[in-house]
Amino acid sequence: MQINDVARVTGLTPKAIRYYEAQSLVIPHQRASNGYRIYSRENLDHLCFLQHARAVGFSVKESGHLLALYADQANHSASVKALVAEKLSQLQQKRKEIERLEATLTDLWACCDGQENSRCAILDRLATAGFDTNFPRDSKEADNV
Amino acid sequence: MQINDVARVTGLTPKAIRYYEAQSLVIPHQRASNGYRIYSRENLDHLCFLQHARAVGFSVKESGHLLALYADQANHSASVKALVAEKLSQLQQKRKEIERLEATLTDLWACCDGQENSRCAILDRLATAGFDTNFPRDSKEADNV
DNA sequence: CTTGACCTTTACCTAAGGGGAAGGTTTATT
DNA sequence: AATAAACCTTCCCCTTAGGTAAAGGTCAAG
Repeated sequence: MQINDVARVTGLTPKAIRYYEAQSLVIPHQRASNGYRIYSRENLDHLCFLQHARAVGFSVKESGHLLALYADQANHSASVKALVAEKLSQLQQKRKEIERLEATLTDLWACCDGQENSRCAILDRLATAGFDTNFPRDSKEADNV
Repeated sequence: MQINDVARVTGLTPKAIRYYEAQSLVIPHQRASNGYRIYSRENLDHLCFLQHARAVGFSVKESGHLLALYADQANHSASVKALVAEKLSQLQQKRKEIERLEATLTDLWACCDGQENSRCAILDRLATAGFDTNFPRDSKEADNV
């Protein structure tokens, strides 16, 4: 199987497949005499694994780590479950941050009437939000202002 | 005011301030004879604006766009409000995607008992999820596998 | 024999700076 | 005076996860 076929089957792009190879995650089983990459069924299996791990939110490096645990014959239930739990906690944190931004932006959105007849309140609030204008007016380097 | 003072007041890093300058967003009012950047009160105001725009989720480019509207004397309420609405919609989309990942990962997390005594179900599900194993077993290039 | 569809490597691009090198100023201390 | 601390400058490489060419080799079909 050469790279385009693997791409079609796995849903990855050839570039992504080469990238995972550059990261030493999936090395093609062999090279044809013309230099073309040739993939084994195991290669394909591993690339699918990576695709799925990426699809549920793991980074490439993390996916590679999971792949190593998968390829290893030993049992790694605890480590894997811990990785999933950590990723879940990261996602929760990300979601909370997004919710915070949503709340702030909704607030900002509401404070401007959207009519072109007055100074936009959003801009003014972005300019002043929580900033006390303690510019050094009388300091010794005032002439450098 | 030189760059470190501005950094302290705005909460930005000197590196970020130089970066915004490289993006032509805030050019220091003048340079001292030794080449040091000297910032005016307007510079400071604009850097604060950028900091706040960044803090509510806008990219640097978007923040620069908003800053241009802010610095312009004309009224831009409608455009600004539209930009905020678009950013809100992007955030909603991002949040929905995160919620989807959270659901999937919660599912995965639950399917493994976390004991080291059995093959991890998470790994197995990552390996097979939705993938029909149609590897070309009898195709003409089967010897290349 | 040439066209089109493959494949290869190389290198530059993205966002938003972080980290550090190499070097020039000024200030404070010895 | 000499030197060290604390500034400042520019320049370059690093990060994610590949995308997008460029330049060139290979292969099957018309």
